[in-house]
Amino acid sequence: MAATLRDVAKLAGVSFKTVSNVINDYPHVRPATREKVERAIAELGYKPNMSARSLRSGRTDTIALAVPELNLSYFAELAGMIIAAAEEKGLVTLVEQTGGDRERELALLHSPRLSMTDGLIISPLGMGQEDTEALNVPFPLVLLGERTFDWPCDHVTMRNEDAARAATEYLIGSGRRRIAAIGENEAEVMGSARLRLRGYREALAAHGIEYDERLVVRATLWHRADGARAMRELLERGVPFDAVFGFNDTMALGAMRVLQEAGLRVPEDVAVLGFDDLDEAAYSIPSLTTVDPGREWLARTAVDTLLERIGRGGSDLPPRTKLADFSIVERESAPGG
Amino acid sequence: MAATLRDVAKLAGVSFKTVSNVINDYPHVRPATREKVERAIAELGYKPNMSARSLRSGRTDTIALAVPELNLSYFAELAGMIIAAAEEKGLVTLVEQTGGDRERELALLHSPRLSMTDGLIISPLGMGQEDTEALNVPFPLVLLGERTFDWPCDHVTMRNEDAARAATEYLIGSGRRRIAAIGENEAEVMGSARLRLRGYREALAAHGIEYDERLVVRATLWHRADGARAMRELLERGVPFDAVFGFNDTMALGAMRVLQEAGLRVPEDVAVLGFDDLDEAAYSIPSLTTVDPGREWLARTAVDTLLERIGRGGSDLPPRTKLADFSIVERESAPGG
DNA sequence: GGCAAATCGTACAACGATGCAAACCGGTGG
DNA sequence: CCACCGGTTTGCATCGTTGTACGATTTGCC
Repeated sequence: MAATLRDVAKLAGVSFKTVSNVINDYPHVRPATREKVERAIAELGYKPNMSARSLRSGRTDTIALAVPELNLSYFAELAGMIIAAAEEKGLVTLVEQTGGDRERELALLHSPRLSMTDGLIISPLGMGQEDTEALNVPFPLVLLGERTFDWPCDHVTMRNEDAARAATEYLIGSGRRRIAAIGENEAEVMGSARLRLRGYREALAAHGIEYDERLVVRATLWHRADGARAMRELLERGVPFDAVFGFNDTMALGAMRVLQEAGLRVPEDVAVLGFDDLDEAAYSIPSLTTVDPGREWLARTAVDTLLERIGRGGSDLPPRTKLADFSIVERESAPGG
Repeated sequence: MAATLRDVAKLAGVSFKTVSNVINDYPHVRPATREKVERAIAELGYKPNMSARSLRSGRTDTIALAVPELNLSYFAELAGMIIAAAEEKGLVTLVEQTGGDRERELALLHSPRLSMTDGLIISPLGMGQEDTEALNVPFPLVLLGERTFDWPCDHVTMRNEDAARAATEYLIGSGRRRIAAIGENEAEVMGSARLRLRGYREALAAHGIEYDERLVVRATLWHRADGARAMRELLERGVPFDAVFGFNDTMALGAMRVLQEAGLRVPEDVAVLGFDDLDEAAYSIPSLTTVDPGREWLARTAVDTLLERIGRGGSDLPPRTKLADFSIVERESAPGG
């Protein structure tokens, strides 16, 4: 069996409480004692039992992260950033995949598993306004993501609407007028689909371009195949267009492939613009102009916000909403105007 | 504060151990009692304290997974599969990123954090044969990945050499004779780079094609940019070639992009074949022919193997090596012969 | 109705750590 | 010479749960 405090204490010739004091950097320990204890720790290869420590102290130094799926590049990269940010703060991260499924998201919020963690960062997809009550949980919770409900907990999010408006204006600024949008999804009442669509419409309106719903294609899952399918549908409609705004990079890349298969040149015939700034966007052919929603900032801020909640007095803080800054990353698929 | 066993017991009018018995499906509990207790549990929203349970029972129902980085698609997809496989078995997964760094891999093996888990699945990149001793750890450990050292612990891996040979033979079978290889890395003594190179050479030899080292390009990180850089280098060398075998999909995709930029047609002028079968490979232009190394099987088997170790008697099992079956996924970038 | 056997519930002791408060220690000041 | 002091160390209770051992109760059966 692994060594315990008592084993170390016996070897060092002190009480086990003194060993505990050394480990926890209790200030009043004589240097000689400390050294003696540390030698014993090294000799036995002692490692504190985290379960016992958690039970007693109430802290686990572990956070939970719930994302839809890791094989969606956006969430994989986001998860990587969050795990790294957490690690910098001395936390480890437990990862759950919800599949974007409302039931599983709700179940997670009530999972006894969370008592092994100090808090949860969740990027919900399936939950809606009707689930507000479920967010009233007795542990630190940070919502991460694209929605802007009036929810009773901390919320770190991106400027979906502003960014989508800016992206559309970027396309308009480069001379495009018939701009298609891929990814609309009326089922998501206030999700990013709705918000990005709204930004898109605002930009059109601001420039006196009439909204044409034949240029808007629905896509629920936002996988690459959905982008491809949407583009095929768009081409079949026979409505002319000179630009495509994909509501995420993955769909934009799928759409771009179909465009090229159809013999259309990007960006000469059709400009393509995405959203997310995945690693991949820099390496497609042509490379993808996209919106960087500030993911690195989102990741760090989500962790910091959760830590504020975890710390003393954290539960007294009012719910906060933090917004990331975005930027448009110009690449080949949609050169600036 | 959250409710405890005692609170439930008080409400249900039984002793707290009886509540524990109900929760743990202890057989001898009268249905009436059970129901009474369950009602109390529901009313209080009681959830067992996992730290206390772990401390007492010694099991955490948590495993740790260490991969280099989640923003490498290969590892993101693999991690997603492992987390899903673990969840099916009732385990949650703690994810660590090592960056492929030897020091961090070794540090992880000694981390006190692991006492919060029942075992570790690690996909090592930086460690080498000289670190065998470090793998002699007092907890269940499964090595996942591409190396085939003679290591003293369970090892779930793929047929790197066979698969690379088969991939090369596939290209030869389709009529290619001057086949370039991207991803060689002599620093990795027995890593997948070396093994895949070996398989490549065996296939050439078996078909009487002379090995030409000018067709082999080095790449250490296997990112997309490395594939692109390698392809530029290859083109600069001016040595003719009619096929490229990328040692992973990401590099193959980067290389394919450079080929196309240079005006070469894929697959007419140059066939491209990758390794990994990432989701992405199905959606590139052209779609990428690649080796499926059996990742789904690897993920499930890694979890199952770890569970066998965790279970009773697990520490008596001898070290085992399990090999996944591979297959070649034919797509557009390299049609069959 | 009575006795043994099955069943059900309870008390107590861990698991390994931390928080609190009390005990110890040598040195100082009165 | 003793009370007192800061710094240092220790003992004890405790976190919430499960395992063991054992009483208590019901049940089955003659």
